[in-house]
Amino acid sequence: MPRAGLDPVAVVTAGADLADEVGLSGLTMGLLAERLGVRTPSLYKHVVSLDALHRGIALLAARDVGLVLARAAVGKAGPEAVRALAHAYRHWALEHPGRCAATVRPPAAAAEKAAAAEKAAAAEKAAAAEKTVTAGKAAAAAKTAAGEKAAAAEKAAGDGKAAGDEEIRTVSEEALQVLLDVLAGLGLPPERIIDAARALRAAMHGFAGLEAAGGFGYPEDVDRSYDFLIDSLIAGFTARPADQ
Amino acid sequence: MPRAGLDPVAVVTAGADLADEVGLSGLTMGLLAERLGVRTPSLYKHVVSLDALHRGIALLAARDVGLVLARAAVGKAGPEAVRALAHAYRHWALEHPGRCAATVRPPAAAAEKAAAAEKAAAAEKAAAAEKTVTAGKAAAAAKTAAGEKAAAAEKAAGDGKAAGDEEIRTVSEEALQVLLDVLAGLGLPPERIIDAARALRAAMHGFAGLEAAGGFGYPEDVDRSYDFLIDSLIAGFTARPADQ
DNA sequence: CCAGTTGGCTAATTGCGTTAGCTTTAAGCT
DNA sequence: AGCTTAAAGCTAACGCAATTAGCCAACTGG
Repeated sequence: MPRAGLDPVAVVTAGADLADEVGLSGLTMGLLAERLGVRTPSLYKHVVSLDALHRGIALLAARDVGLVLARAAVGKAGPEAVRALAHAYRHWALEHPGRCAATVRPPAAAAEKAAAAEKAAAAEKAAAAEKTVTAGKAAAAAKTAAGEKAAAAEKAAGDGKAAGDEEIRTVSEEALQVLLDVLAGLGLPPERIIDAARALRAAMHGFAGLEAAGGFGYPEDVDRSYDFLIDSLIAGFTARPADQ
Repeated sequence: MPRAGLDPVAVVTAGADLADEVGLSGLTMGLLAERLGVRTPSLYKHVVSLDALHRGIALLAARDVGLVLARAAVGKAGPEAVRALAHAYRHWALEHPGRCAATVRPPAAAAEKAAAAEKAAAAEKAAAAEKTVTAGKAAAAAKTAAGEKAAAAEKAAGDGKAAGDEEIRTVSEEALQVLLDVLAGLGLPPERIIDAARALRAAMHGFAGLEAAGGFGYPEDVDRSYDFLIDSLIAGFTARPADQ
């Protein structure tokens, strides 16, 4: 009986793939173990808990989106870049519903342990606010994202609580940076770029979520509706750059 | 030992409230039973399963949003009505995260039974497409929504499978109608109103989802970002009504 | 007052996450 | 090569949540 040769990264990756197939809520330790040709408890040698597995998938997914978005925007600028990015995101989300669902993590199940969350929440976001970057260098984010995946993934999946979340925050930041870079090319006032990034993210995420859940009646015109959403947003962004 | 005097509606309502407190995934039969002063198995006298409970909550929630949106738009028209509606939705979503989460149901867990879903998916949405309604009569939807809640809620929670989903579809349709009515006041070409409704819904839902999940760094400027999103969308809608 | 339905209870089953403790593999080290 | 040791698998077992079966008491309508 030779060993299966598993490691945290392999487990998390297989978990992500499985989640894409059966849905994140359908991802079960037993199912994943079976997929990997191993008995359920063996997984705990690589992943500390199901929640940690989710965290690992979230980290993987955050890196994925960052890369996908960056690639999509390469060589483009302005509205065209935004459209390409939005298209790429939707494509990725539909292709990877499990990973996509993993990227949005409920705030610790809305119970106790509010203490640990407070301290970290306020500071780590300030960095992104000032980076009034210039467009076009989206590829830079991709390089960073392609780096040492293994170490971080192990950390996210292996650590008990906050360490993985911190890592996810960082990687998500990098993905957000791609949005900021691209939106900077629209000529928005600097203090509005963050708002625009949130708006675009919310729009893309919301649309993908509704679409994945079958929230739209007939599927034939969904493409057009998505284009309409993105185009409207772009037009709205650029129409009144100095509003309010 | 007097009886607890429960009925399906009471159970579903309590379930919705509990879900708002502990999150939809934190809603458990045992917890709900405890809340209602009853032992777990007793709940099954009123609700056929946990999934059916979720369905019942979804129905309740769909009715809630419809009502909330309709109320918000009363007496307003044009961009102002859209803003009011969007504000009301966000408020409701933050106030009722459990109900909100329940409104978006995964497509039968992405496994088997694809057969039953096919037949119903294509037809029942056609009705909404033609209703090129005039704005202002939003209150009409509210009346309908306020009607026989009890019967429908019981059906949704009590029935085994599809009957509840059908009911939900209908009620969601009514809520959507409010969106359509309000958006009709923006002067969009009729064939774009559906697209706009989807866009607005996706934007609101996505923003609320990210916000509830703590997806934004510092919470202080989130209000402004939301306004920016909605205003951009409105501006985009009206800026190029005959686009493409 | 009685019969029947109904709502609630206890007991028991199943599936899943997780822990404990044993065993063997596969590296190293000498 | 032989020995040691940490890691990776395995089996057994616990706890919790969903669900079912079957019993009994409490309202309901006559």
